[in-house]
Amino acid sequence: MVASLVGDPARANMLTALMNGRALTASELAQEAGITPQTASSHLAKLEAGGLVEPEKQGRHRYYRLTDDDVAGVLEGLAGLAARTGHMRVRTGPKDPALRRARICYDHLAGDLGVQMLDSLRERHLVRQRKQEIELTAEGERFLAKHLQISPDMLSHPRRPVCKACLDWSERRHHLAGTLGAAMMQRFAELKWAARDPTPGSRVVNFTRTGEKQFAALFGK
Amino acid sequence: MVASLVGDPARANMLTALMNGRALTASELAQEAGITPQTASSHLAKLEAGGLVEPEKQGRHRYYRLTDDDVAGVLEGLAGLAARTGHMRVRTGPKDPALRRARICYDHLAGDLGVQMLDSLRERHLVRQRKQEIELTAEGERFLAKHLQISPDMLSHPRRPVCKACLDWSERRHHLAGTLGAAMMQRFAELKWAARDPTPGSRVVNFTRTGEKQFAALFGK
DNA sequence: TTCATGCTTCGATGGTAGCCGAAGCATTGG
DNA sequence: CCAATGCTTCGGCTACCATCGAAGCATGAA
Repeated sequence: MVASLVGDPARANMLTALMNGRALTASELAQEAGITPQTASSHLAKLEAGGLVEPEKQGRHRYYRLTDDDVAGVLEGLAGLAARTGHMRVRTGPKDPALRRARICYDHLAGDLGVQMLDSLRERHLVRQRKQEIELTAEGERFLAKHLQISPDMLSHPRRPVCKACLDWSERRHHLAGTLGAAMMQRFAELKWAARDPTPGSRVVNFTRTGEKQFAALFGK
Repeated sequence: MVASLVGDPARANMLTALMNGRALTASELAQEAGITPQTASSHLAKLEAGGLVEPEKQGRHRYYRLTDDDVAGVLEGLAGLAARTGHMRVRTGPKDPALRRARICYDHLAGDLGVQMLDSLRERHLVRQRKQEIELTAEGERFLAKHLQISPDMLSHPRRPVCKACLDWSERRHHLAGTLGAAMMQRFAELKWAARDPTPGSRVVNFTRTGEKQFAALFGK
């Protein structure tokens, strides 16, 4: 039955991550759901059998996307019912406040600060976002070069987009992914504004005091 | 989470039994689901907590009904997905012939007549459908103004689309949703072509004799 | 009051399914 | 070739939850 597929928290998180219409790899989905790749593989097989997602092989990756808009529509309907009764999903994002504030999503910044950063970029017309597509403006290129020493040619990649909207796990809004998102996160680390938590496997990103200030100066509200 | 509530087979059977809009007692639902009253009681408590059903005490009986048409609509959507992949439960769609012919889905017309209507609109180029997206043509606007006194400005809504394809529970094909679908259903009622069945909670839509004729004249094959 | 009916609560049980470690394929890159 | 990466399969463990028997309330009838 379809409903039981959506009913499991891990699968629900995967489906939510796919709600922006983009395809994600199995391991990305595993990370989103907070489970190991083995478990994710099992879940994805079930979702595929149930017709909720469709796989697409590409090299050694397996991209998954929602089958079509009907699936997305039903998921929205369910979310609507859940919101109405206050019975939001069981596992809505991480509990840990540090994780909610700033964490690594694949290789870029996520959490409250990640969402805030994209908000700021958009508001100041450094990027242009239409639906899920994000484009760097000329102004944006100048901004990156000036403040973060990031040039456009560092960002080109055969298969990966420069900008990409990534649905934030805890905030349920977009943050910036793509090669630009990764480059910015890397730059933050190089500038010693922030660093991944040394705990093995932790996704928390700790900002230094000066890093916090600089970040706020560039992307603050 | 709502989906996990619907996911359990016993609860799904109960909800299916309630899909015709009538209220059933706890023991009737237990029998429908093939479980003992104790188990049913536990399930019904959960469904009530999840906002899917509402109880009504009457003597020593406890009648349960679906909370509202939104719930029914989401269940239809799930059933539609399930039907599509062949992962159907017991029977496809409602048993009641009246319900199969014409019923309310959220706020628009569903069932045989609903599907027939969208078929007709598409065939006569009054709407243009590409995948799940439906668009009203200029011809279509003239048609609506002339025959149903519906003007485009009545249909605009900040967040809801004018036209939308909704997967039909019993027919497994699309019918027309969106503000236009709602407006048309409302107009049918105002013109006394059709009315929702007076039985409390029933989702059946009864067409009058003249309504049937007029509908057939506009949307007949 | 006493009994019968309808439903709920409690406690114990069992089956199912999610989960991860380890190992096995497949693809890419050197 | 070999090594690394991404994903899957297998096996065993564990936790959850649906299920039912028994007992407890409530309502209505005699």
